[in-house]
Amino acid sequence: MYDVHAVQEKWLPVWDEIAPFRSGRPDDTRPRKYVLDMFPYPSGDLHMGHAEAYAMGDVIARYWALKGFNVMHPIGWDSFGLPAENAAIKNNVDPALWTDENIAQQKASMRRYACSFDWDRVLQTSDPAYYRWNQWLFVQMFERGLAYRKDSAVNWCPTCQTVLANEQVVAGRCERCDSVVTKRKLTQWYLKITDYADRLLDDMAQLEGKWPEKVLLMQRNWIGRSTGAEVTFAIDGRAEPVTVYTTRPDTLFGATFFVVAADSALAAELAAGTPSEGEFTAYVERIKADSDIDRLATDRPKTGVFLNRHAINPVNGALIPIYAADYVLADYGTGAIMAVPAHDQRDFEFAKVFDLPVVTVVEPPADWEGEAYAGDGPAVNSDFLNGLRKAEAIDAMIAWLEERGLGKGAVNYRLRDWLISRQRYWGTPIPIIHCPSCGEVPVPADQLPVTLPPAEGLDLKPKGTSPLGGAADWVNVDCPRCGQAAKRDTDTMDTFVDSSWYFLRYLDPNKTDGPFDVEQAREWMPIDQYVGGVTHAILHLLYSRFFVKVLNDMGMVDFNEPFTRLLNQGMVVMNGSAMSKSRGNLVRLTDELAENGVDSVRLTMVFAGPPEDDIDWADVSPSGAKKFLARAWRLSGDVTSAPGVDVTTGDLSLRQAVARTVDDAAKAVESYRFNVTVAKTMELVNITRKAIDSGVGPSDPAVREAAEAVAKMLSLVAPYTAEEMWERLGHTPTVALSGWPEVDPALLVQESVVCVVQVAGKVRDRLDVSPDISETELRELALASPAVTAALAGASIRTVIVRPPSLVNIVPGS
RNA sequence: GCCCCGAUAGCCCAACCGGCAGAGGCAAUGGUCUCAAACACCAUCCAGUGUGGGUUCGAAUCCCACUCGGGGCACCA
Repeated sequence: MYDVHAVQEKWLPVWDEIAPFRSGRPDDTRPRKYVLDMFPYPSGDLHMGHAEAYAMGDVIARYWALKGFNVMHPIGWDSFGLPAENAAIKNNVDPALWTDENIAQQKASMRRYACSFDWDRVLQTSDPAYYRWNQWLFVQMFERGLAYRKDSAVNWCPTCQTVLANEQVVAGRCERCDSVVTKRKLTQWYLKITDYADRLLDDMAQLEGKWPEKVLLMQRNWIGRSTGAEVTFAIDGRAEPVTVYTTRPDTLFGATFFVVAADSALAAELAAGTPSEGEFTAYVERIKADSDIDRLATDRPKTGVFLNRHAINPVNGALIPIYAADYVLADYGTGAIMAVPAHDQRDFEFAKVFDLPVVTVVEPPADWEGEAYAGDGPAVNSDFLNGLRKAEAIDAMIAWLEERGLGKGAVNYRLRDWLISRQRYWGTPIPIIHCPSCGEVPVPADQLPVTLPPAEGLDLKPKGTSPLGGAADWVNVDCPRCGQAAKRDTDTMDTFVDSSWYFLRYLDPNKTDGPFDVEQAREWMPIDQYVGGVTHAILHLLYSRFFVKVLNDMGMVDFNEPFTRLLNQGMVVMNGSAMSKSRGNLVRLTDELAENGVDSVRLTMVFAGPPEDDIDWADVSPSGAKKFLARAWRLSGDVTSAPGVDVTTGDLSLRQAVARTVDDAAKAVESYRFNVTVAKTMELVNITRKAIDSGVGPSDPAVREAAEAVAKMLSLVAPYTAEEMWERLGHTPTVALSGWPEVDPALLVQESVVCVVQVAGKVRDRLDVSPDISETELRELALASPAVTAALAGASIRTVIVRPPSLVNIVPGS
């Protein structure tokens, strides 16, 4: 009887002793592979989601290790962040303590889960030895003009009393407390990711076919490059003209009004002193109270205020009214637009509300029905553009504007700079000192890290400003430049900064004279395989790509993209929906492990379907997995030949089956079809069982070859069972490094294949033919078949399609 | 509203370039073993690929339209 729990207890200490997955020993000559799982957040013990992710990553890491690679497969903890801080407030404990306890628990669970991690390369981002280098990198960016402070409207949670990152705002609400998020004007630190917009977009060409298409698409949309033109409009009664951005300069003759973002400085300036000022001020107040929820409402009517001012359309000199409205965004383009209601739906809706003229300047097709026509067509009512199609008209207009100095071709991005300030305690302090004379002064490198002041004695409760402000001894310092009294910046960094370069730190996690080892980076990077959830499709992956490009510019790395291949595993759900306590459909990993054992859970995860798909735990069968493992294990006890027996003397057809299933399994791993790998392993188990019971018998050397292949294949998903089999087969640990089963290519060649003969697409006969039969030979053979003659029933033959060696289709005349 | 992905047996899933729809599993049924059962082993059962059209000698696979499900973005001018 196969006792899963006893086997687990047996092998854990053995593996600790051997440390089979220690990577990068100096004398190791194997070729390198860097396989990385996204590091976890230490919020409690591992759950089903971790179990799936690490099972998938392990298949890849263990496969390459078996294939003879020096695989680096490290793990660490993304250990700064709100959950620790909130738990600290709730339970009145130090977030550091809470974090370290959870890390210890997760680490123990990972070890038991038999992840092939290199335990000599662990890190945690809340360690000053780690975040010191966040600070160092921040200062580097500051000195290169890539980190800067600006005053801007940011997401604000009135309950948590902090700014929120875009990703923490879900459908207009705070993901943590569900409060409706508002906007607040604050001076915050930003990283200038927009400087890299083009490279972030263009370098994606390298990732094509290696990252999920979906992720590439999401990144492209997020960056949102658009091309068009900037056009300068003179403003009646204002010395300075105003520039707008448009993707449709060809429709300039149809611009019948002008809109500025109501919350922009320009709107306030234009409204000042006009009869509209009162109305404008009231409007701005009103929209400030509007939340993202309101903005998300579909077919929300357009609102705005006429400012009693006019702009001059540069192409025809027409005076057009200026409105302030909230449908124009202050932080995209120039915060002002020319409105062309005939060809932009939003402008059309606004024109309808305010009864503004609509001038068609692109002829829609005769059968077109709708309000604003955005498609292609000949220009009309447009003077020198008349008759030109859209693309030509855009070029012509840009040329016309450039000649007169009224505008130019321009590019815009949806991507905004990355706001990294957080008014929270449990994060990396921003290493800046504010000096009344010198301004923003970076903390000198030799004074890093700026460590967090002890949590004890600080009020961590959210109150709108950073808790660090309460640590007077910590805040008050001398300016490193001029020596006079100055204050530290009290905000901490977004934890996405921590995760933007951690993969480089693994190369030498204890390095003290730099963030990472530049030489090691040359050897190991970029990462061959990154594995993680699709929830990070945009932010984490985009930020990491950005950091690597900055590091490339700094000359610290010689590559542009950190993650060569990316696999997004799905989620584990229960009865069709995400697991949650409130829904009452939570499946506890510890329960599953206790019930069925580690191997069964891992096998269930991997076998459930393609790795990218969600697993519905209600649809799968861990107990079935357990049965299969016992069935595989039994094989190892049935083999009676000695280890090392010459397998080439074994039964040929069994050896062919082994070769075929091993080969199929390898191909399946390399194309991420891990469920198919498991299916092929099961197939081989069935074949071997049959060979032992009713075939060549347990003593045939091919049976040993088959059982050993099963152990190796199984080691990708079920390391305990595989190790136990390996031992019962007479070997010493560890199967994980025993090498992928060798396949003699000669065994993959079949001496005969079944050729299907169809008449009018219907199968009428099957022929055993040589795999390299010629087309003419096969045609004759097929035509000679009595079944074919019968099916034709005397009808004439129109064509014969011959696809040697697998198919012949005879098409009769009609 | 726009964009992307998916739909194959009762269920989860396979099927390389278009070429016999079935590799694997769950469930079910029957049998062997057993005093009986569990386990194990053996065997059987089951769909013509969401719907409608098209291309082709031939379509799960390619094209068009639609239905359902999932996801992303959401006033980005």
